[in-house]
Amino acid sequence: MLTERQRLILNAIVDDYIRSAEPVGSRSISKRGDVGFSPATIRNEMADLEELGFLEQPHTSAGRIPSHKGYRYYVDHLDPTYQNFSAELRTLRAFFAEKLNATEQVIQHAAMILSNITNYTSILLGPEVFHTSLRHFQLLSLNETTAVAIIVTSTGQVESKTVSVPPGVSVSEMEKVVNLLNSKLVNVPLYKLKTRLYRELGQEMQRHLTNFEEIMSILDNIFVEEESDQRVYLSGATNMLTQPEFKDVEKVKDILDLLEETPTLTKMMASMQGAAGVQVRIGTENDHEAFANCSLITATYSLDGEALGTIGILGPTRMEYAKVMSLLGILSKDLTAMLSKLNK
Amino acid sequence: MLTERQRLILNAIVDDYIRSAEPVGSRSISKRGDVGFSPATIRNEMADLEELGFLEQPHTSAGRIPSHKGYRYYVDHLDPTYQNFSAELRTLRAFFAEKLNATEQVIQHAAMILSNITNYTSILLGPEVFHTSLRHFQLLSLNETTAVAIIVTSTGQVESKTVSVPPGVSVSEMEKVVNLLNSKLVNVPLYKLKTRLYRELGQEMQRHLTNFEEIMSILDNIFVEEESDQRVYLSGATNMLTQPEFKDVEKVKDILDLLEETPTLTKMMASMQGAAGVQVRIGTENDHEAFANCSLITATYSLDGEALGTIGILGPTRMEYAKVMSLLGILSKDLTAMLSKLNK
DNA sequence: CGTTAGCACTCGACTCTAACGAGTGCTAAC
DNA sequence: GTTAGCACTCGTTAGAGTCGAGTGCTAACG
Repeated sequence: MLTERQRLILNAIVDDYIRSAEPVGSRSISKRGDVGFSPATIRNEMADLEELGFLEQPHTSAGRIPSHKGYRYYVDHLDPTYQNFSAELRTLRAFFAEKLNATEQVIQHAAMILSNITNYTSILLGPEVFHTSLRHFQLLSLNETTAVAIIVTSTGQVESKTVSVPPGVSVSEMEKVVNLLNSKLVNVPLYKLKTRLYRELGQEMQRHLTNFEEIMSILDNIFVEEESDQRVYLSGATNMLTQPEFKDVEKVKDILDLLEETPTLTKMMASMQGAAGVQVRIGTENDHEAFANCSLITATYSLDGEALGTIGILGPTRMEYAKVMSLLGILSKDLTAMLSKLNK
Repeated sequence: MLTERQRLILNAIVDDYIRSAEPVGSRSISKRGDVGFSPATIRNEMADLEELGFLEQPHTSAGRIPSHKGYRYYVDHLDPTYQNFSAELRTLRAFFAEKLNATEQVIQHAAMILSNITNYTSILLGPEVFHTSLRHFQLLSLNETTAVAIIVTSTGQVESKTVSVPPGVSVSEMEKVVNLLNSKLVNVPLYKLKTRLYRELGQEMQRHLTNFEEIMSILDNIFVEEESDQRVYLSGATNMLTQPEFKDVEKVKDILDLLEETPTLTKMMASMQGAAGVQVRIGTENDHEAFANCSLITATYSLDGEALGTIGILGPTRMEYAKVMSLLGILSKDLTAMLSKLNK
């Protein structure tokens, strides 16, 4: 579709613009050395590239900047050879090797490291509770009317929920139920818990219990909410403020607002979890208007072939794709490998 | 120290400036109606107030703005009669009445409501784990080498931690230990756990166990980290961006950076937890430079006379003190009352 | 003597204009 | 096909002028 020379020039422009955040002129491309043509020739090609939709011109007498289509082409034809950032990687690898568990603090800390070494915003989607299975279920009474339910998953994640026990139900009765549940529901995937609860335990429990209805509704309450919460962790949101394209408060406001909206963020990250390898969403490819000038790069790590979580880096559309993509690529593979070693 | 008229004028200036974010002139004060003097008279008083350090002049031909000292005086002499924002309060009260527990989601949601109704940034310091006592302690093995430790406090908070079990230690042995611990340590305040562990259980456990040293170091590891984590929850950080004084990215950057630094934030909030009633830190009274142009208003809620957590609202020094102070005042009392009712 | 009207003065904000220069598109020559 | 040359565009910057909100001071008023 593009000639070799066009490809070369487009590449040079994107590279330059990523560094400088300013429209790139023909002269500066010519002087770079890797495109051995005069400014005039380059200007001609640039005009063509603009007509083809790969470049844009902020105004008549300015240089060119890449369009979304230009970035997309750049990314799709990026040389996938990993750069070496051995220093940063060493930090990260050491960190994960030492404490590979899904405690909140650990994930939060990992997010911080990531945003620090990239200078972008990092978004981590934690291991999905939904698809892990039950390791242990327990109910502890706190006082007459409240109890705390604890669910431990096979991956060691602990979820808890405070529930109020109606006056008619006794704690000892609840405990009877829970003991029954524990033996019957261990190793059932969480997303099947509710249906299992109804189908298999319905009759049996009805025989044992006096306040079947009430207890059932309490349990229902405990399990129903647990389904959807894959949690996101965010770090370096303020790095957005250092980008020159966002020096205007108006423009960052919407982005930061969206970053605060965890449910939306979770959904967005989860939607990228399908495909393998490193995913890139450029500008309007993100289906939120606030991210129209941002790019999101993600990679998914998995255990036994099943996606567990996603690592993401958010930056301006003018972001260092090569660096971030290879970083996330390496990292997700590292994580996957470590997890499988750890769980074998 | 100040004459009645000076007080009146200072008050009017602060009020006006809080609304408009622009230097207040003598004419506009005169026209407000509540200060029945001509601009000239007011100008004279303003000059005096400036000399006394209550007002500042951005430049010679501009109106006056309150200095930190001016805000401080304003706040200290604020009429403490509660305003009524029955609508907002109804939302909040309903919310807390329905789900008064310390689950993360609940606190996070509460923070969101607070930032929404104030249009400032809300900072909540969750119930302090440190001073609650142990309700239940449990260890669950996940596989050969890892186990998850679960600590439930008397307030229903659940803390968990993944630990790796060295090859020499068997899970059954660990469970023996934990059973012993559970019966002996229930109701011990968390901050005493470590010493109790050493003093009372040392000898007894040594008799029961083969790998005393290793097990001890694992337990040590579990309890030591639990001490300090009182958690902060943040919402509406982006509200800072809507304040006209922060329309310049440079100025907000440091503030938002500090807000991302949870440990610092925790410390800051914890340091305000001592005193009773509503606390106000104006500008440089906050001992972080980034908050030099911000004010932090906090109130602490407690149970049985002991401070449990703190609610805070952060805004520009030019913030609606009256509104926020009374809101937090009411809220902290509400919470304290509800908590004591709930735990009796 | 406290208060106020009047007035000259200050100074940031805004507008307008001119000069500048980076960069283009086109044409003609190599 | 490539490049040198050149007229042209247009955003950016700097300087000059104007405006007006607001002040400080002085003198008059009750």
